Amino acid sequence: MGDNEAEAGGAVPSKRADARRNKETLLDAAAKVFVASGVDAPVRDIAREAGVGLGTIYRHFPTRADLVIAVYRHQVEACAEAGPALLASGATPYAALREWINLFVDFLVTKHGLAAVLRSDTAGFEALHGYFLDRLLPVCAELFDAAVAAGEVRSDLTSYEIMRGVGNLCVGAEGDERYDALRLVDVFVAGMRLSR
Amino acid sequence: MGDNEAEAGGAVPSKRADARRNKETLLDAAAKVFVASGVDAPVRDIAREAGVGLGTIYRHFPTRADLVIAVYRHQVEACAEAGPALLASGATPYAALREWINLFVDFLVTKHGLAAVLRSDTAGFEALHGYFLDRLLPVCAELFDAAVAAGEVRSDLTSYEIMRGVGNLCVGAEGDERYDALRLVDVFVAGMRLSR
DNA sequence: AACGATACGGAACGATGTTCCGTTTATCAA
DNA sequence: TTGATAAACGGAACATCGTTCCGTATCGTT
Repeated sequence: MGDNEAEAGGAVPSKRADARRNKETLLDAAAKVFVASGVDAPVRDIAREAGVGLGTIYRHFPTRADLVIAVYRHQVEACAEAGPALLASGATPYAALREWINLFVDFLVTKHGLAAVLRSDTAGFEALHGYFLDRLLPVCAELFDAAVAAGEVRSDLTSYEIMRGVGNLCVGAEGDERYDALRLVDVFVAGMRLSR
Repeated sequence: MGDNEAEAGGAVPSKRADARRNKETLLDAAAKVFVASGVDAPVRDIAREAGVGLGTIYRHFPTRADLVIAVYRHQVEACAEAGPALLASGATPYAALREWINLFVDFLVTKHGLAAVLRSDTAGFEALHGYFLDRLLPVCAELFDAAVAAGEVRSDLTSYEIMRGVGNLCVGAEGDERYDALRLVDVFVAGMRLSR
């Protein structure tokens, strides 16, 4: 699924060497700036950090959101792949769901400002929103459905709501020591549990 | 607590009549624009709607946040005052807390984009954030503490976290029919409940 | 070495919140 | 009624964003 590696010798003209190099430089610079200033950092800061012009950024990543996606793609992928594994190894589907959600929360909270992007209304971030949902929603759904089938959680929820709700609970967590997102999510997940 | 009415004949020089009139006009226009385009509506839209210049807005409300505060002050006040009443009339402190939170959620969800402002990181909205917290946090705390004292809810939370958590759950609720903030908050509130 | 396609840099655009200042107007004393 | 003066006004101008555009530089190939 990689963009275009050295192999895959199709008819598609391989990108120029400097272009490929700049894309890497850009990803590194963006990752660095994101941890320093959050995902809301100005595009210009990233360009300066990478020692590259604005045009170069926008040729490689049509929109800021695409850059954010590219930077975190690996981690999103890892989170997605952890889902089935947890379901297989967990004591119960509910336990697996809880663990997976903790993984998700860890990911969001450690990326300054990333959680805010799960909101749909954030202008220009539809792409990012869409990517996260496309990739992670099915995983969440699998875990949730299993928990519902096992009769462990209330069924009047959707996995979409769970994703968005958990994401929202993580918004603004970093940099506010009075706000412990992990604990709040824990309360939420406890609330899903069916009393028996 | 009103700014300066006709009475209260102190030594403070009363504002000019046109200024007072414009302030009212501005509040009406802002309220109108907020329901039409959300609290994120451009300042220029409000100025146009009110038929005044930009300078006039900024003289009356030093920052966009101050304008938002002024527009919703009455409803925040009402929400704050409902707290003690609910505690007195509710079956149990937990029931009162639950009802009050529902009131809070209704308020947030019906104001397009207001919830997003509860986040502290939103640049320039510290004033709004502060006002909401100053006014509503003590109310929430009273209800929550009572519920804790009654042994109805888990005590490893702070009222600050509850306010922020509930507020966050409301972010982006309007305009997304797949996302039911009231139900998610209900799950959260259920999660606070102590099993017995 | 020369040439064409590709990629680059950064000026320029449109939107936004906010500031500034020359102009207008309300108020009040004479 | 009429000036004088402080208050308030309007909107141009500024800074900061994301994004677009195009003349120029560079790469890869012949």
